[in-house]
Amino acid sequence: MSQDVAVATAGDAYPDLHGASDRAGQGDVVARVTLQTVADKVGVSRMTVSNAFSRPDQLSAELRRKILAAADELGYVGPDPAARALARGSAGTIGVVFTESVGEAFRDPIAASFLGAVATELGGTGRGMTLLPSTGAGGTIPARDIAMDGALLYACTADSQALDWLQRRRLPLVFVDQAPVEGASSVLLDDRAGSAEAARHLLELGHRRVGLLVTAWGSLRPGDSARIAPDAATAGDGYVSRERVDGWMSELGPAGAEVLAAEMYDNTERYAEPAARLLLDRPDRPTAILCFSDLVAWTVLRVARELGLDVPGDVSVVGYDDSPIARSTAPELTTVRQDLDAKGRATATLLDHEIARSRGLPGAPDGPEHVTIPTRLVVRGSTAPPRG
Amino acid sequence: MSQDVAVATAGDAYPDLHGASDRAGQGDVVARVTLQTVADKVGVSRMTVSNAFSRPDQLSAELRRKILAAADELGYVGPDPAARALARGSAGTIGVVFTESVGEAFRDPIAASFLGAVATELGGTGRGMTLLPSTGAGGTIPARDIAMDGALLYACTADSQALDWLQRRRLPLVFVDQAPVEGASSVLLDDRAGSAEAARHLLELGHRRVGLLVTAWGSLRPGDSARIAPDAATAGDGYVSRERVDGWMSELGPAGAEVLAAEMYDNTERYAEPAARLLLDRPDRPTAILCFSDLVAWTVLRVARELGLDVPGDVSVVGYDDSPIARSTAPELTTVRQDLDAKGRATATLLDHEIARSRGLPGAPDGPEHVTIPTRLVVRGSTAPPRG
DNA sequence: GTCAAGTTCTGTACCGCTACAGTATGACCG
DNA sequence: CGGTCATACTGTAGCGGTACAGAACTTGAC
Repeated sequence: MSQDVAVATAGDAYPDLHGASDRAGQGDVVARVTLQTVADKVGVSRMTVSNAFSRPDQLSAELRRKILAAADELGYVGPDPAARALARGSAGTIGVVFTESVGEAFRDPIAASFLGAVATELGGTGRGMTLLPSTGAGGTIPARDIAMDGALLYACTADSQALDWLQRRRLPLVFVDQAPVEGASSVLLDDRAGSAEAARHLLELGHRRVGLLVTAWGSLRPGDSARIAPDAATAGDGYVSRERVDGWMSELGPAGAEVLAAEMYDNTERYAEPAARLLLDRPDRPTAILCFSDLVAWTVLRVARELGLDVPGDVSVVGYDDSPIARSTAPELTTVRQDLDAKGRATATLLDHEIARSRGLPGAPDGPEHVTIPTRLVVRGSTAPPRG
Repeated sequence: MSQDVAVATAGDAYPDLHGASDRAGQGDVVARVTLQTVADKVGVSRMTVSNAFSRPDQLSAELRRKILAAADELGYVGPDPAARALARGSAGTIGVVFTESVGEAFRDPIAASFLGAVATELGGTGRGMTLLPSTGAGGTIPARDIAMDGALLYACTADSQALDWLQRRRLPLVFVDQAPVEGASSVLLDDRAGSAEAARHLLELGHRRVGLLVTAWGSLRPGDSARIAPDAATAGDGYVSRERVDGWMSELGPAGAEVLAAEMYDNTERYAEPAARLLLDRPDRPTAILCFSDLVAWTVLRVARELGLDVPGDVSVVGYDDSPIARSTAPELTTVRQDLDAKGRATATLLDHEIARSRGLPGAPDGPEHVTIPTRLVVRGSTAPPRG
């Protein structure tokens, strides 16, 4: 690493209050303060101290004040979360699993925003959100080894090892943007409707030769170059891709449009660029392109400019998601909007329900729930009737 | 919420293997399978079963196979993470705290990418990353109530309540992009150097009237409108803002440049736009503007276009971070690059060290470490000599 | 004055696992 | 054949809490 490293003050982070350095080495641990320590000091039972922290209504205000004061004096912070998690059977966090490396998810603004929305919503119940790396080193498998109250699976492939463990643990699960699994709740975008609307929009403008640009995680590998799908109707791989292609084709097919689909590994610029070129740099170039995401559409815009093509004059482009970049391009993108906040809210709510259900709490729904988030086509400047 | 909700199959997610429904209600819990259950079935001690899972070298391969088979048959998934966390004194996750709501952090591509980098790196050690909502409902305070092995604080204000709890818990801490705290490790960007380089670049191009556009979380409140700082040299609030302003001024000041600074609440478009207007829409408009982030610079570009100003002809613009949007604008942004992967790597490493240190592990550094991530000016199309 | 119904505090029994210090057994050795 | 050493397994004692069922003492009603 090209970093300047400087080791500073070697002192302890906290003053050693009692100078209790029993051993010569560093990292001394001051004898742990527990409920019992506090109880002994005040002269009450351990249970009473526990109540002072966790159930204030179970003791007199006065005694509670005394206990809290003693605790403070001893440097007792509060019940140990790990011990409490064991005793109460609740960890206070929700796990999150992605197919791709967790790192990638943050690069996709849509995935990131969604996560943010979920985290915010989860915060309302005081729960944290634990991102589970798919690959744990040293034999540890986070999905198996980390304590949590439930988990949400986002755009995972069905064969995910993590999913397998979570299911075995019988954790309350919610699936987002992926094929729902029997017995678990799910939150899905109305991809088909959104795609259909987008395709209809192009047809209404008069387009009859349309290109599709989709991801195919399942069948392509990282490093694989883009390719034209043998049959547009079956192009794409992964739940969302398939749904979107189906939605597009539900309109394009019956209308007898000529459809050409390019597949790429994922929707990052790196893979999208050659795929875009595959569609744009050919004699029978489509007059319009439907993209898997705004990120892809943005790349198409760039490639088009490089090839000297005018958007929307020579080619119309439709994105997906209505992410911030949709309005940062010139022309601004026609795209399918999804409400990420609603999606996050729904996810958190269903997770809550699943947890309540798994604990047999009253008022919990007695079966899995399925929420569909509506989509809406937003028409901006990147689409127009085909030239001529 | 405008969502279609449909409750589907009300059956159980998992078949009730033993039909052990002791109560009439739903959510029955099949008697828990623990190490003891497995031990009884195989006829060995509980400890041996524990070893079969956690320390394979402690028993014969044969017995281990038998135990694992029995466990599988009983549906035992593996040691309960919560119990293990208590017994081992390690939770397997790292907490993450943001000043702003967790949700916001994901909207900032830089923050998101950084988090992603950390998560990836953490994954290498099999640890998860738990996002701690600052405000817990129902009296729970995540920073106090969630089990974790350490935490990283990212761009927090020093008075953060969460920080306070984490410190009291004496958790291993690493501070990122914020004022380092006595005794804890930190990862910082070399903001001063980057800013200075950017300012120098403008001076070399011949600019003598420069605008600054910075955030001021501390002194401004959400909703507050942007303002011109009384004194450019003291503009901005928050560690990073201050560092960047200092860096810029370290060059602009001595050069005798005329500096005008606008302050805004945060660097989202909403707050950046009026701030940009404050600088651009005035008679003595600066010939160049140094921005707190690429997001802000991007907004400046937009406002400039709206005002009919040419970039870089009428005004030069410099961003910060070299986020993806820096190359999506026209012209592409001159900006200060930071290596987010290196930052994430460094953070994970220091966290590791802090944890090792707090446990008195051999080989752990005996004091806090401080890493500075280098910055580098990347010159693109948004800067040029002033007109005339 | 008695009894039911609070309060307030305590005791016991776990929650499920791991660390560590044994014990037993057999191999190897001189 | 006794002694040393591995190897394989077990027992005990926690880790630091919480749930729940009392116990002791008030209080208030009739």
